[in-house]
Amino acid sequence: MGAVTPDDLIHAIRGAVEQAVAADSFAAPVPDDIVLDRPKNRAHGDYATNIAMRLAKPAGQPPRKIAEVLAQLLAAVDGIEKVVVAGPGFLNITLDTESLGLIARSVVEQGAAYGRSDTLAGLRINLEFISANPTGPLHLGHTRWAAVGDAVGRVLTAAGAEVTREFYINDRGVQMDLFGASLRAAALGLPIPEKGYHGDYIPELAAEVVAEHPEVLQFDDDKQAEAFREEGYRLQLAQQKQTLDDFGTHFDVWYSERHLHTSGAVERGLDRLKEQGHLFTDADALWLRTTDFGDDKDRVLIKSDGDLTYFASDTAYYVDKRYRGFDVCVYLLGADHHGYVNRLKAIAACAGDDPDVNIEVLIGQLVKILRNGEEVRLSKRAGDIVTLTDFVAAASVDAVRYSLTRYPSDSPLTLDLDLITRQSSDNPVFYVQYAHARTCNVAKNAEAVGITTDVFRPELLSHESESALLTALGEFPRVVAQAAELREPHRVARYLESLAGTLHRWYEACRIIPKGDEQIGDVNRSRLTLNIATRTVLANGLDLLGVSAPERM
RNA sequence: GCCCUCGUAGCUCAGCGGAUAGAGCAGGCGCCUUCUAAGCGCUUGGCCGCAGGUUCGAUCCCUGCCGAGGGCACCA
Repeated sequence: MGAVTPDDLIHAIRGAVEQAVAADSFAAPVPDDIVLDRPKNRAHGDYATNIAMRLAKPAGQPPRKIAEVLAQLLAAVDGIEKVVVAGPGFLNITLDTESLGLIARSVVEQGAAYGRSDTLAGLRINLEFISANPTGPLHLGHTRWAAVGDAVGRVLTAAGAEVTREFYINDRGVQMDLFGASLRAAALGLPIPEKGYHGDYIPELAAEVVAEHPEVLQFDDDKQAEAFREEGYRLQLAQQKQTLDDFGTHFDVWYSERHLHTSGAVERGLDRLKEQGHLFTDADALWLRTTDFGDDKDRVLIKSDGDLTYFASDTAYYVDKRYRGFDVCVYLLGADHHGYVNRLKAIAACAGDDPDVNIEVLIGQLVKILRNGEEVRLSKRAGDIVTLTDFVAAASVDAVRYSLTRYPSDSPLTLDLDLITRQSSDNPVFYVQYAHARTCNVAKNAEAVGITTDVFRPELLSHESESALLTALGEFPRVVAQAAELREPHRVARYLESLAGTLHRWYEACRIIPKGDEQIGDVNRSRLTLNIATRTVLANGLDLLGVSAPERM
C-alpha cells in the first residue's frame, strides 16, 4: 500500500461520482475541479469535500442523499478508514493510520524535490521586476519586488515553468542627462539642477567617478556631462547588481533600453503593430490605437518632432519578449504604475496576442515603514530615503525577505521596523526557522542515542498531533502549485507558519527520544522519519521564499 | 470627473462560495528534573465599512453608497 495523497483522494472522489452515475444513483456531470479541504475542526476527519452539495442541484436530489451514496463508495477505497456525512452534506474522510503515515516516508524519499510539480510544465515565462532607473540606489519599493519577484520566480520554477528573471534598465531618456548633470554639478561644487538628483549618494558617486577618471575634470562641458552620465551609470548599475546579489535575488537577463534601440527591436515592434493594423498618423505623430482594446485614449509612439516616446520602448520591449519565445510576459509594477496596466494589455492586443494569456501585470502596493511607532517618510531629501541596503542592515536578509513575502503584494503594507529587527518569536520568520532548527537538533540527538530510520511503521504514528502533522505535510505540493498558479508566494509563507505550529504541538505531545531508561522502539524510529519529513518540507518551503533554513539557532 | 486597489479583533494582516471567520503582536493566567521555552496550553477581544441582489449557503460573486490610498502627459 502506498501513501494516500490529496491527489489520490480527489481521484478517488471523481471515481466514486462516476461509479454512482454509472449505477444510475443520480445523474449529473462530474465537475472538473473537485474541492478537497482540510477541515479546521479535527473532529471532521482528515479531509472533507463539498462534492455532494455541488452535485445536488444538477442531480435534482438532496445533498445528503448524494453524500450517502458517495460515502459508501468511498469507504471501500483502499486506505480510507471511514467516511462520515455531516452537516448539510459534507463528506468527512478519515484515512487509516498506516496510509496517512506513509506520507512521511514519501516526503523523505523525495527530499528536496517534494513540493515540485509539472502543473506549469512547458510554459516559458518572462518575469520582469524591479527595473529601476540606474540613477540611484534601490529603495524600499524595489525591495518588495526584489523579495516577492524572486519568490514568484522560485514558485513558478517549482511548478515546472521555465522562468527567466529579467531586469529592464531604463538607461535612456532625459533622466539620464539629469543624472549626469547632477553628478557633474556635485563634482564641481555647482548647484544641482532643480529637476536633478539631490540624494546624498550623488556627491559620493561623483567623487568615485573623479577618483577613477580624473581626466573628466578637463573635458569641456558637454563631453563632461556625458562622461559623468556614463561613468555614473556604470557605477550605479554595478552597485544595484551587487545589492541584489547580496540580497539573494539574481537576474538571468539585464536588458538595456538602449539595446532595444540599437538591436532593431524598435523597428521590429513597429512592424509588428503595423501588420496588425493598429497604427495611424495624426498631427504629424504616429499613434497606436490602444482604444481598440480598452485603453481610455490612444497613445503616441513617435512624437511630431520625430522622437520616440517611452511608450514606444514599452511596446517594442513587449514584442521583443514575445520574439524571444516567451509564452507569458509577467510584469511586476508598483502601485504608482497601475494606470499602465490597461496600456500594457492593449499593447499585447495590438500586437495580435491575447491580453488575458500572454501578458500579466501584478501590482505591488506601497510599503510603509514604522519606526518607534512613526511612519518613516520617503522624501527626496537625503537621509530620508530608505534603501534596500539600509533596510537589510537594520534587520537581516532573511527577516526582510520573509516580512515582504508573507503578504500578498497587492495589499498595502505597513512594517514595523522595531518588530522585524527583533530577534525573537514575535517575528514569524524566527518562528518558522526555529521549527526547522528544532527538527535538525532533534534528529541529531536521536541519531546520537542510536535511533535509526531503518524501521518505519506508519501505523504507529497514531497520535492526534501526528495525523495533523501528516495531513499538513501532504498539503505542501498543492500549496506550492496554487502559489504558482496565482503568483502568490505568500501562501507558502502562511502554510509554513501553520506547519511550524503543528510541528511544535507534536513535539510537545510526542517524544522521539525515549525518556530516562525507556527502550528505543519502533515508535521512536518511525517518529524520527516523521521529524525528518517535516524538516524537509520546512526547508523546501523556506527555500521557495529565498529564506535560509538554519540548522541551529 | 473617469479608472484601479483596498475597508476583517486595540495594532499588522490571512482567509478568490462552505461547517463555530483565523494568525501574530498587544492584555490576562499557567507550563522548563532529561529531544531547543525563539516553544506549548488556556483566556480577553469581531454588526467581516453600509445597503440591496445572486445562491441550498456570501467576508468572498454582482450593483449602489460611504471611507482610505493611488493613477489619469506628443514626461521618463
